[in-house]
Amino acid sequence: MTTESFRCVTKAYQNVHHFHAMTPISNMTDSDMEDFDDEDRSYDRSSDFMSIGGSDGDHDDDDCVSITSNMSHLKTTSKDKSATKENDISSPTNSDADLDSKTKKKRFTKSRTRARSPTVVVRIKKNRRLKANDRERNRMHMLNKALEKLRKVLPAFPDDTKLTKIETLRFAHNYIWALSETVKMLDSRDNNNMSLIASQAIAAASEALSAKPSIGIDVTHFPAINSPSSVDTYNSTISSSTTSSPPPPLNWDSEAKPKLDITSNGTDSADTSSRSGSESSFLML
DNA sequence: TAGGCCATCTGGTCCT
DNA sequence: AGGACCAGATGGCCTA
Repeated sequence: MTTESFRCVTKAYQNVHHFHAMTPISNMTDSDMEDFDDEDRSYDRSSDFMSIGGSDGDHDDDDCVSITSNMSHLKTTSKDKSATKENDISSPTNSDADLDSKTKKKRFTKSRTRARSPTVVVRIKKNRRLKANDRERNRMHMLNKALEKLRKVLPAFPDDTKLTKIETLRFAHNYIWALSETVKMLDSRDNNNMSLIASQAIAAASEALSAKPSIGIDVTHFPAINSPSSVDTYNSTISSSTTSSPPPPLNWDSEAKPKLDITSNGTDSADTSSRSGSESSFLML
C-alpha cells in the first residue's frame, strides 16, 4: 500500500463519527443509540460491535472510493431500516388496532415531530457534515481520476514531468486546437492553396478565440512547440512548397507518445514560470 | 523561507 | 431533505 493511499484510507476512517468501528454498543447511552439510528448507520447488536464496512487491509488507490461505497451501503441499509420504521407506523399491530383513532393520530403526530435535544441535533448535524465531506472527497477523487486519464492521452513531456491540473487543462485545450487545425489542413491536401487555407484557418481560429476572452488562447505563442503538429512548422513547410506535394507526415512514433521539445525559447506565463518557455507557450491560455 | 500545488474541510447555493 | 457542485480557507509537502 502506498503512503498516499494509506493517508487516504486513514483520513477517511478518521473522518467518520466517534461511533467508529468497533465501538462497543454496550457503552452507548440510549440517546446515542437513537442518534445512531437517526444517522443511518448500521450496527450489529448480536456481536455488540459496530462497523462501517469491511476492509481486507490491502488498500489501493480505490480504497477511498470503496470506503465511500461502504458508507453508501450503510446508507442503503439505513433506508431499508427507515422504511421498516415507516412500515411499523403504518401497519399497526393488533394491540394498536384496539386504540381509538384519537390515540393513533396522537402517536402519528408525535413520531413526525420528535423532539430532539440540542446535543442530539448538534450530533446529527456533525454526522451530516461528515457524510458530506466523504462525498466531496470522493467527488474530488473522481475528478482527479478523470484528470489523470486526460494526462495519459496527452503527449508526454521528456522527463515525465507531471503536469499540474491547470497545465493539463491548458495543454489539452491547445492540443485539441492543434489537432483540429491539422485535420483541417489534411482535409485540404489536394488543394493547391493549402498555405492560404492554413493561414485562413489560423486567422479564423485566432479571431474566434479572441472573440471569446474566456478561452484566450495565444495563437502567436502556440506554434512555438516543436512538435509534428506544430502549426508553425507545418504551415511554413506548406508555404515553402509551391506544388501539391504532400505536407510532412506526422512522424510521431505510433508506439511511443510524442515528446515535446521544451528546449526552445518562449514567453513564460505567470503560473508556469518554473517551466521552460515552449512548454509555457503550449500551456498558455 | 516564500511560493506553488494539492487534499481536505466547510458553508452556501441549486437542483431533484 | 439530501445530494451535487462550487469556492474560500487551511495546512502539509516540495522546491528554488
